[in-house]
Amino acid sequence: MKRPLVEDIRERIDEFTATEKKAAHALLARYPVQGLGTVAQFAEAAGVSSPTILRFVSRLGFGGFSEFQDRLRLELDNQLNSPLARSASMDTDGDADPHVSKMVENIQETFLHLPKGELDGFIKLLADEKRTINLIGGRFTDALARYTASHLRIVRPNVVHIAGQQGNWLDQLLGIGPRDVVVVFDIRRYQAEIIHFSEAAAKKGAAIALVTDSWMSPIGRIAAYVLPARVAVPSPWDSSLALMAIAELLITGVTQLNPARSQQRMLELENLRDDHDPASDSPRGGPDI
Amino acid sequence: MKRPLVEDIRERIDEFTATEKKAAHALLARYPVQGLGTVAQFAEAAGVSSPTILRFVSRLGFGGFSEFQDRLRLELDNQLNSPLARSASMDTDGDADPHVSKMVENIQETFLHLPKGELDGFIKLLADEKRTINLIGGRFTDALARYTASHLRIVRPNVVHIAGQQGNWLDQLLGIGPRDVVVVFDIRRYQAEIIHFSEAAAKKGAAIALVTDSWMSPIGRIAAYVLPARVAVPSPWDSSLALMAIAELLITGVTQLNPARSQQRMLELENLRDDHDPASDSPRGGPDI
DNA sequence: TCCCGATTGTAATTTTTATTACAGGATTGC
DNA sequence: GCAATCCTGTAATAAAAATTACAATCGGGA
Repeated sequence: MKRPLVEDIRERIDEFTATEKKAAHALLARYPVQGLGTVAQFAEAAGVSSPTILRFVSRLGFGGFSEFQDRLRLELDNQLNSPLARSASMDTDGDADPHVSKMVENIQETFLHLPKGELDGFIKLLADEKRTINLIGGRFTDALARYTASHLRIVRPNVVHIAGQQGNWLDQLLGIGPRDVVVVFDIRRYQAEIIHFSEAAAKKGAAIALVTDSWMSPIGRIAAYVLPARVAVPSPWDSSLALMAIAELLITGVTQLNPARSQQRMLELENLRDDHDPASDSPRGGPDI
Repeated sequence: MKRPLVEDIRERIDEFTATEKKAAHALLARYPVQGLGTVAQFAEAAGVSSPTILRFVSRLGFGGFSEFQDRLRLELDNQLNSPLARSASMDTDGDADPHVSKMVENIQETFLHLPKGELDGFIKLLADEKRTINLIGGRFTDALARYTASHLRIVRPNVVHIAGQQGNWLDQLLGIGPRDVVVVFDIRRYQAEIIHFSEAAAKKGAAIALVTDSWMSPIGRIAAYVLPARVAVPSPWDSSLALMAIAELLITGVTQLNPARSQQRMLELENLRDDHDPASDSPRGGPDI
């Protein structure tokens, strides 16, 4: 089923009758395009009659010609869309936006230099149910904190996104202790408030896990785990894309570290959702904080 | 005639009607395989009716659907049998995390298929100071709305992130009219609330601009601009990374469409910031809503 | 050489598919 | 706010395609 059809044909070529072999060769000579036209075209190209083509595809195990074509299209789709067969058609899109290529480069570079142990430790920390996860971010990166929180909240309990007015932060700080984890998203310029919060949390015994733009964030000194990402793009702004890539990897990591729990929680949530009138449903993942 | 059909389509995308664009995008997203099946399959994938597909290929200059398919097959044949097609798949990853390579691939694919005109129009819309920009997102994508808002808010006035309790949305809806733009981040499953909000806003005359995971979001029907992104990754979750890449491109685009204004506003904000005690600074870009 | 089974093409049949006519609906311009 | 125009989908129609039945043909073994 998964094996390319070409191999199958090559291998079984001797099972075919003489005219069927002609069909096979015609197909192989112009694979897979030859099979994507009509039966008549195929037949003509192979120098045989239509029924022979039909018998050929039937012998290959297909229930009909269109079934055979579906298979060809599927293979073609996979081939064209996955293994960067792009370089062949690179001539067309050689004018890729420099901003886009920089973003891609950033992500690749980021993960090239990302210490695997650091990432795994980070994930384990986040997956520990006995701990409370607090997420906080800066002016722009707060969105990442929220994004991460909205996922983590689904696969595990005790996830808190620290957002809104600064006054609230202090309230949160009160409850933070050695069983807490504070995940900080912080890029330059490192905001004083975030630094203060992190330092205070660290002082109360919380584990700090930092996702940042370099090793220079002052929070790095007190963090148990640091994941640095590239942020430079040809723009007045920094790009948080690589940070988000890290966030998604964390989310997936935590989800898959305990698939059973994750799945069960996702299911339960699903049911809860269905029990409610969809329109009057609680808005998007519950209240912040 | 010798030029790849893809280019032709990309370039002439604006000549097409709304549903024809859907067809074009469906084709580009799965080029050329999408065009090699039956009209009905194509229509279904694009979410339009068969005659629309026929009109689409007719507008491209073909005398009929099979003529169109002949062309696709011809191109495909040339492409697959060219010597260039063999030297693929070396440039990137290698032993990288499959999740990471898929994310990178998603971004590349997303921008490969992103219609330039659509993007430019989107940016112009966002840069228009006379309009109010409202941003809204779903359970997970709300973070992107926030992220975009926090940047746009700096380079231009009248940026509103519609967040929080659903009740607030309605309040926002009251003020929305023909001078408003509603930017919607929406991936499956398309939340009913978001759809309702968008429809209501559209009914009041607002221009809808959509960033989504495919052309299937129901909001696509009423949107003036649609930017689709790839979201599939080897994870139980969808990846919003490509959506964010789009968001960053939008942000940069708007910023650079009027560099003088942007710079001045950034400067002014800087000064405001400095005038305050950094610690008691207003928290992160002011209140939402 | 003749016979029998397998193979192949012709032509009829049936199913699928493209195409077209038309009417409801949306949109644009006045 | 109205009319005219342009889109768009439904449903009927025409065209083309796949499929099947069957007869002609071929090839090897008595």
